[in-house]
Amino acid sequence: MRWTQSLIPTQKENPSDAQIVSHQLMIRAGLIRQLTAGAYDFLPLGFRSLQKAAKIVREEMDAIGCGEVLLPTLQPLELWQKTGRDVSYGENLMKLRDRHGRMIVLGPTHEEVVTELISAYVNSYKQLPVSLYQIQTKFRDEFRPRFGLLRVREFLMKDAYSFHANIESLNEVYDKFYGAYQKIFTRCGIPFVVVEAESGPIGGSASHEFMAACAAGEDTLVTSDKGNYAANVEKAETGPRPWTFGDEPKGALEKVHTPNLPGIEDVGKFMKVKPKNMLKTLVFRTDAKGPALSSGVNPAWVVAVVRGDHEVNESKLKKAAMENFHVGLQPLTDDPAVREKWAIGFVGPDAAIKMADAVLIVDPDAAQGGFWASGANEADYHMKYFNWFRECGDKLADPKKTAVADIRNAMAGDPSPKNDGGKLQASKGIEIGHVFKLGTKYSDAMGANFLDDAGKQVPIIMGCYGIGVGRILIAAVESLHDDKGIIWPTAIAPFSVVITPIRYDGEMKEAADKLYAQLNAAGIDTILDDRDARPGSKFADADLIGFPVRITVGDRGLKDGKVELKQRKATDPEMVPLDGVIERVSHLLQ
RNA sequence: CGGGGUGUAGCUCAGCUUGGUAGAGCGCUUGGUUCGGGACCAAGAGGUCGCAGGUUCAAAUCCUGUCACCCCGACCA
Repeated sequence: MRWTQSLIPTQKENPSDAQIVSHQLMIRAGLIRQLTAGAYDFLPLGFRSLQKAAKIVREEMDAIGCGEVLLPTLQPLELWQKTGRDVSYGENLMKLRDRHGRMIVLGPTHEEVVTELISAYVNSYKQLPVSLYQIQTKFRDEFRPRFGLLRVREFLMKDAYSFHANIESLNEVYDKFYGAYQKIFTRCGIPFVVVEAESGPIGGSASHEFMAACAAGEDTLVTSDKGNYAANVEKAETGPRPWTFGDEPKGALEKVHTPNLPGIEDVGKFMKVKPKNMLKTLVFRTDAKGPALSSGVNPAWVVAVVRGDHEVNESKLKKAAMENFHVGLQPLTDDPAVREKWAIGFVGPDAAIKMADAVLIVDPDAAQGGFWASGANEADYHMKYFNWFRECGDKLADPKKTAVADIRNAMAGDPSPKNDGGKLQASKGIEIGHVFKLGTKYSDAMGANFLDDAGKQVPIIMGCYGIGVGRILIAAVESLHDDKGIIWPTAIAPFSVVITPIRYDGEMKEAADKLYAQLNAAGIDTILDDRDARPGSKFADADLIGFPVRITVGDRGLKDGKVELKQRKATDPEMVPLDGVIERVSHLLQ
C-alpha cells in the first residue's frame, strides 16, 4: 500500500472526548473515527488490524473443527419471546418495526437463531456434537457507550455455539475452545489472564473469562498472590473469615437525626463514624415459599447485612439464601410495597429479627462485636452503639432465622479460597473472550431436542463462546504503547513494515520503490510512505501508528548500499545492506 | 434514567460575564527557501457560531425549547 493512496488521517492533538489511551491513540493514528455514540468508522489501517485479528480467530476456530456460518442480524422478535430474553435482555435489545409492522430485533447475540437452526436439522445423537461460529456485527443498545471501542453499540464479535448429546462431550469441546482461545490471544500478542467467571446453570468451573490486564478495564479481577487462583470479582470467593457476634456493648444506643443524606458515606461523615464501623442493611423480597421458620411463617424477606464499606454480591447472597433458607430472591427494586414495610435507607439488622416473615444473612465481617452504627428503622434516623446480642437477642443463634455467610464482593487482602495462606489482590481488566457452558437453557425454551441412543427425546446440551474482535485491538494498544504511540504486535499490526524514504525522489525513490516491490513479493505486509513530507513528520507518524519495523531509506546509507532498519519496540536502529533486507526483516518479524 | 459539562473552520480551543461586521494554533492551497525526528517566509481558501423560536435597532454572546456529544452515578434507596 502506498501511503498517499490510502486514507490515514493522523493527528497531533488528542481528541477532547477520548479518555483512555487506546481511544486516544486509535483516533490519533487514524485507525477509527467516531460517527455517533458507540459507533465507529474503521479506517483503512484500523480495518486491516481488525481483519488480521479476525483472521487469527478464524484460523483457530477452523483448527478445532468449528464450522463457519453467517446468521442474520435481522431476527424476529417472536424468537426472543420464546426464550423470554425479549424481556430479560431489556433495553439493550435494539428493536425496529418493519414496513409491515413486524417487530425486528437487531441481533446482540445469536443463541436463539442458532438453536432454531440446529433444532431444524439435528434429530439424532448420531449428528452430535456440532460446533458453529460466525464473525459478525452485533448490536447492543448499551446504556452508556464509552471509552472508544471498549463499550460500543455496534461491534464485531466472534460467537460460537456447540451442541452435545451429553455433558462429557460438552466438557471436551469446552476444553478445545479454551485451548483455542489461549492460542488466539497468544498469537495476537496480548498479555492476558483466564479467570473464573459467574458460573452457569451447570455449576462448577463452567465459565471462564479471558481478560487483558489493564487499568482502563471495566472488570475487576481477583487473584491470589500464590498464583493459583484468579476470578472475576462477581464470582470470586474468599477463604473463611472468622466471626463472632459476641461482645459487650460499647455504650447505650444513641439515636441520631440524619435527614437528606443520600449515601453511607454522607451519613458516616455526618455522624462522625467511618463506613467500616457501619452496618449496611439491604432488604430483598423472596420469590418462593420456603419451609416454615421457627415462628411458623414462610420467609417473605431476606435482610442482608454487610459492613458499610463493603458491597453485597447478589449472586453470593442468592446462593446463601438458597442454602440456608431454601428461598430464591427477587432483584432489588424501589417498590412502594417494600417501603411500606421497611424504612428503606434506614433499616437496621434488628428489624429482621422483629419481623416474623424475615430472615437475616450477615457477612462475617459485619458479624463482629465492637462499635457499630446502623439504620434506626425509622425514616431519617440512624443509631450508634448497635450491639448484636443486645439488639437482636438469641435469634442470632437460630439457624432458621439467622445465617452468617460470605455475601460480599471479594476485596484485596481477603484470604484466598484455596486456604493456603494466600492473600487476594484486585486489578482491572478488559474482557476479551468468554467461554460458557450453557446447558439446556435455550434448547429447553425452544424445544431443540434429539433422540438419544435409547430412543428418548432429550434437550440438546449447549456451550457458547465469544470473542470481541475490536477489543483485541484495544487490549493490544492499552498494553503496548509508549509516549510516541502504539507498538503493535506484528500479528495484528496494520502493516508489518513501513518504508520511509527521507525524500521520495532520485536515488532514494528508486531504492524505496525497489525495496517495496521486493518486500511485497516476499509476502511481507508493507506500506510505502511516499508522501512529499519532511522526514520528521514521517517518523512521528510511523511511531504513532506503530508499525513493527521501519526501513529508512536515506542518501547517507545508500552511499554504502545500506538502509536503516528500526524496530518500533527497540531504541536503536541498525544498518543493513540492501540485499540483506528481506532476510533481516523476515527474521525480525518472526 | 438522575446529576454535571460541552457544542464556534477538518483538529485543539479563545471570544460569551458587560450584545455592535468571526479569532488563534495545527492542518489545507499556491509560490519560494528548505530537507535524517512534527521547518521557515509570503499570499490564500475554509465557519448561516448544533438546531428552532424569542428579546433587541442589532444575538456566537441574553431568554426559552430542542438535539447531539462527553463525564460521573445508578442494587446499598
